[in-house]
Amino acid sequence: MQSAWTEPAAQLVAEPGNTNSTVSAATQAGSGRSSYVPPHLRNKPKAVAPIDNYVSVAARSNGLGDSRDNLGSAGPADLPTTSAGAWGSRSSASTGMPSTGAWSAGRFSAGGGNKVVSGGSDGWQSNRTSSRLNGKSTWGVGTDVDPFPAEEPSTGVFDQENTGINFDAYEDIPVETSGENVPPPVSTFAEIDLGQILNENIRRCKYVKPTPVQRHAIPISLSGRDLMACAQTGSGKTAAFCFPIIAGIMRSSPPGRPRGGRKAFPLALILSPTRELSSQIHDEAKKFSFQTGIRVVVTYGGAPVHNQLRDLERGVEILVATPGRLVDLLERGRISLSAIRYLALDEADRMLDMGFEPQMRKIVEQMDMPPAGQRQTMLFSATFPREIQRLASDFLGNYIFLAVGRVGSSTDLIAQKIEYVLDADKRSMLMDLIHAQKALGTSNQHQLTLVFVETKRGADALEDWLSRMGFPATSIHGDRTQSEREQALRSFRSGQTPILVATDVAARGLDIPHVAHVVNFDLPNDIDDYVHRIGRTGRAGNTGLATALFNEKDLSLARPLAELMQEAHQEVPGWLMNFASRANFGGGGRNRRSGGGPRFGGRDFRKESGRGGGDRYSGGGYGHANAVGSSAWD
DNA sequence: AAAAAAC
Repeated sequence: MQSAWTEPAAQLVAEPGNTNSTVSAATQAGSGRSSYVPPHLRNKPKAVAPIDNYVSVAARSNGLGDSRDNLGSAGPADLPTTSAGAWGSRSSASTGMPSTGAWSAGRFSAGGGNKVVSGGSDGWQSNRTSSRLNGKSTWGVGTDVDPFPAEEPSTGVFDQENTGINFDAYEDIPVETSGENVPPPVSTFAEIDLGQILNENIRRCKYVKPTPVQRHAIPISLSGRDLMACAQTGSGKTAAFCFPIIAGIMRSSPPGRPRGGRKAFPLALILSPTRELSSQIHDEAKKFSFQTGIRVVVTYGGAPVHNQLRDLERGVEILVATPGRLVDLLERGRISLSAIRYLALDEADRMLDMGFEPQMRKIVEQMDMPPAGQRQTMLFSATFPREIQRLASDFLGNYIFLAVGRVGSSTDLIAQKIEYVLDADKRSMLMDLIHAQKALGTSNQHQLTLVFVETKRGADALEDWLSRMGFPATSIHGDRTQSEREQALRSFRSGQTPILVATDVAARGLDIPHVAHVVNFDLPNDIDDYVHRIGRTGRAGNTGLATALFNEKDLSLARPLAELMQEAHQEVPGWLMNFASRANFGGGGRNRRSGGGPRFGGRDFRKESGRGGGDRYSGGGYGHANAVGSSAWD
């Protein structure tokens, strides 16, 4: 029934009858926040009982397995636990790194200071550093070099702080799993045998304790199961799918030689919807793969293909990509997917929506990738609309659905404000907001403001206006060149231009530390997009502010927005409630609810599809969810 | 209607 994670010994026994479980961490932990003791400090001596399925499987693998004493000894003692003072100590200390041209960066060269988009995977962990490219090297004292030179260990590599993580904020979030024989969650990394080298990298990264999504998703993935996971970005998704992939590759076969020839045969494929996000995932995966011999390569459009081809020729085990360039390289015959054993889709609901679905079907179903069942497929997103879940099941075998309550988004951690503003008054309102934000900022930390607009034109226009008004602003959107995009991101991260005007290209997944304020200058049409946008602040358990400018044009968003804000214990102005009730009668539109409403990141659509076959959505049993004239047809 | 994603 429930899957407790309090007692490792108990939880490691598989429960054959376990098909559904809805659990609350708070209930399970049975401990209030005041008395909270991090799991890694609880049963420290005997951290791992050797009765774990996964342990035994891995232990007989290839000698990489026995990590127990490793983690035990390396463990908590020498790791800083949650320390307060989030940003303070790492604020400035620019080491004026030689700024290479945008393109020389990262993924094209094995060494060298690079990484256009660095930062952390999903923010949760300690990787909340500023971009190394912008000169704010926070990797260690005076470390400007690539954190992952091909072979040589760099002492500064992992010397970042594990700060700013509000663990308590993660202790009472609800978790829901469904599917057959759900492997029980773990409480500590020590309980999972990820292999010695990976454990060492985890230690270097100073990840003291798995996040909720990691606690659940990693055991599931390690057991070989397909997975659909709903968890807010900022909760450690990237590591959740990277660790099992890396561990799986290492335990099955030593990282292979390049197979000669020009065609690459990756073993794992990680897809994401934007170039910057793929770049960020690549950076993370490289850290986790440090000294494993596993080669991580990223390919995406807008960048010279030559360098990417060269990287591929050198061999690749884990390929990170955006769909367009991948299709291109597949058609050129430079990549084969026949060896794929792991497929991970980040922001999976976006990857499967109308814009991406044809490409996704081509990659997954029409090239040479092994079919579902013969590969392991993992889908991750903060939002999972029902119709997308239905579509996604085409890509999955008998999968487990996992939903972890939204963290860092529609929680108390993000203060959500909403202002009624006519279009004509939006700019002056924005100016007021920026001034107010500036007043809040302290001298030694930058206060970044991320402004979302609806169109690329609008982004250009607003950037231009802000600049003319004397505000240090830049912009990122799909009409800018890739080097301009990355330059803009660097400039924003570094605080050089603390205002970034963005389209939805920046809405998902990007981990940008210090974003204090997200302004929805234009609101999106879809509440899920709103969720992703405001998730750019309040990351890793820190607080953030999100302000939305609302007017009649946003009528269709009124109701889902009001519901979301209520769920997040935000004050909902009366006028918005009025709009919401108006929208109820036809103003509505295409606001598909993420299955299950905001309380959970989502809900397994398999539980609700009790109706006739082929239905586009199952309206029944959803309470308010479908109230907004939700034609699932969009 | 818009945005993203190959050349």
